[in-house]
Amino acid sequence: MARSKVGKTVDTLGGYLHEQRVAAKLSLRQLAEQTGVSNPYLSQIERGLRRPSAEVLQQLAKALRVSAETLYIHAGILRPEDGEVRSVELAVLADTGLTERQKQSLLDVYASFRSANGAGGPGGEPIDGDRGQQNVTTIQARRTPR
Amino acid sequence: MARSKVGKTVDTLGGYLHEQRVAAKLSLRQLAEQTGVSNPYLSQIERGLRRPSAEVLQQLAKALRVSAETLYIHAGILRPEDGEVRSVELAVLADTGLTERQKQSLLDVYASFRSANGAGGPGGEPIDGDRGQQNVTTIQARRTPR
DNA sequence: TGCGGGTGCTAGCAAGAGTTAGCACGATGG
DNA sequence: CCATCGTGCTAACTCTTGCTAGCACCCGCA
Repeated sequence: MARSKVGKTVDTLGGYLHEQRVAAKLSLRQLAEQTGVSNPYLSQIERGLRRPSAEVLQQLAKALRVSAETLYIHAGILRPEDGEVRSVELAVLADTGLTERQKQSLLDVYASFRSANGAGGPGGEPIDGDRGQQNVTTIQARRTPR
Repeated sequence: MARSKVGKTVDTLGGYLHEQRVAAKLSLRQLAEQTGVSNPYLSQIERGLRRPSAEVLQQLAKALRVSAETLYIHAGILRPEDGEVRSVELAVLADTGLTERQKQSLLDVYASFRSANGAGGPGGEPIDGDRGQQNVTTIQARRTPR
């Protein structure tokens, strides 16, 4: 997103990653090896000089044995509560016993059911609506000059 | 990783996003406005020419009313089973936005899909590999190119 | 018919993500 | 004492993200 300059979030992410790494008794190079990321880059991430991409975070999560969601949250990419309620969509997408086309139709049916119900319920729902305002702290980047 | 040459995954993400956008009856510029992302960039994303960052995905998810995780999965950034194994049945049953009858029919469809496939394992399989050629249906066919 | 506004798209630039090479320091141990 | 290995870090580069400008097309309206 737009040259967003966050700052804090990155720091804390770096700190968190550093903690996890030393806790796992890994050197930068070892972790680099496991994640497939270069060690100088990891170093920069830990010191908050760089914002790792989602892929890198994903690898880091795997190597450090923490959940990817956790890292995303630390990175400010994901808001905490989003994690809990998500739902049928994910389960369907995750299901390897279905073809993509089947998934799609299943989700279509699902969506139509929900909208037919007036879709008020907390169950899952187009998550978010606009709950986005609060706590935007991290993601930010509104600024639209135009 | 890094310099990863994904490709396929990106395509399908673009297709999915395009679907969602037209389904929401939004133009590129409207969506751009809502997400804070430029419209040319959105265009490129939809056509699979660019891989949006997690932040952008996040904004897109918000504007299109789909869960961020869902997009991550489509983008191939997050692979579903990395978390817990989520079962479709459980998710459906837990969904308070559906009536019991709807749940039942949804699960019927689900079951028939799976058995039609000879459905191998329950919910866990390497996924990864082929998630590629799903229904690309809609995408093409708008105006004449150039 | 020509103008304004809507659509999506291309071109080209700026900044950032992530790379390889290589440095400085501290432990080893020959 | 010097060689070597391991640690984290800097420097300089490349490729990608995401931007602004601006084009080509289609429509409605005067």
